[in-house]
Amino acid sequence: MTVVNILFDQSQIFWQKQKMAKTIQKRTLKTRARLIAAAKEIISQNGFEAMRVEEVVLRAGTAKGTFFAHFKDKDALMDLIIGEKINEYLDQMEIQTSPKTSSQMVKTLMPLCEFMTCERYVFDIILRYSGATRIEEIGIIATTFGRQIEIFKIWLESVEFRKDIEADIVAEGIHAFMIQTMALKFCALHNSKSINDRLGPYLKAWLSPEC
Amino acid sequence: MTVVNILFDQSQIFWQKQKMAKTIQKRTLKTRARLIAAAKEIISQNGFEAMRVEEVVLRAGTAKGTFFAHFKDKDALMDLIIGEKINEYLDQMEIQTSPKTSSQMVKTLMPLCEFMTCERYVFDIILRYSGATRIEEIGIIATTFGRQIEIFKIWLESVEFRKDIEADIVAEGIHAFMIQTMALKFCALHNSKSINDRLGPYLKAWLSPEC
DNA sequence: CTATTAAATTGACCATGGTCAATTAAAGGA
DNA sequence: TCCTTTAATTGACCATGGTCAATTTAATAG
Repeated sequence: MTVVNILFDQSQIFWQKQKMAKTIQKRTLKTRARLIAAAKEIISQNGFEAMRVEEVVLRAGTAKGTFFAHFKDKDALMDLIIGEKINEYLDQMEIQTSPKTSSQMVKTLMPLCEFMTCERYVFDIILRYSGATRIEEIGIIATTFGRQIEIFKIWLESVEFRKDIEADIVAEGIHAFMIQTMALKFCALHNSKSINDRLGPYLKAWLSPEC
Repeated sequence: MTVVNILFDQSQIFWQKQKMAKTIQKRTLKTRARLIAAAKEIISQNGFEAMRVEEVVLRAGTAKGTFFAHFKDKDALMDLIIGEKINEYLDQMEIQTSPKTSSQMVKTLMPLCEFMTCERYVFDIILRYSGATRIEEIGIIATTFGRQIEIFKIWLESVEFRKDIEADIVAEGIHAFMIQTMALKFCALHNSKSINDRLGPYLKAWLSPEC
């Protein structure tokens, strides 16, 4: 009530934003943690695709409605869990020394690519969440993509690569080829080549064109 | 029965394929046509996302089960309708003269890109179906992607572009940048640039690098 | 024309994600 | 300690895609 009254004369938009600032009870955090833990448990046992909201709330000992009070929908929780995992891979990438060649780059990217394509379902979620249509919808996965671009830009600083275009474009291109390569992994018509054999030539051609 | 008996001693795999060869009644085609027409009607009135199986079978005058006897699932029908539309755009692209510059190329690609991103839902379906995991699952959209690559390769024949890598790779790259550009159109963080302003620089950098 | 066989259709039923009015529990002031 | 307010939870209920045993209809052999 206090928060509400203090802000009541502010603009509607500001007020909308501040609604988030309502006091959060301790049990909320516990409930949320239980839900996430239950989901992760299911995933570790049966994979991402096998996760069912019914099963999550059963294991967490809550009602179904509680799940949706904590997460907008099932996929929002997937975004959280997958995004967290992606961030772990990015952490690993950051503490390694920057790759100096395109094939080193592929090697460094490999663990992340492997995870992103560990299940068709996971890759679909990643694609869907990599760009959120509205700012409010931006989730963890969307932010990891921005982070990837930043990491690529740092790599590019310490290596000889094409200078005819700005680093942002180069970094975005690396990303585009990563996606393309992973998509083809699932493609029955084109999955004969490994990620390594495909991404390598792409990156070489993109980063060090020999015209 | 005739077909079945004749082939009964063949290998299991061959037999599986030949199951498709069962005699098809005329009414089947009519029913199928009614279902597709009903779906297209809904789509033209309310968009792709608004299509409901219940509504389709209601308009087509069939039972729900009939729908799934004709299409593996709802998305298989979407694949059909969207894929058909993509092919129309590819037809248009083929009868035009090949673009000679990257900006001409963007202009030629624009109508297709606009359609593919006319709805978030449509783009999601296209991404999901662009690579089918199993050969049996390959649908129209998956084949249109192969067709796109072929068209790109023809374009590349009649124009000065980098020769340091094979045409297949170049064509696949065009495709990768198309996807990247369209994905960013839906991204709240990066949708300020138009498709034209983004795809142009990508293609220029990819097709005519100035090292 | 009838019987037989297989194709096509049906609709009751299920699986699962998601909603919301009603209820319960926590937090803070008097 | 009690009261008020609001946060949190609940579970019956809904929406929609999808299944399948039972039934109807078409095709064809005799």
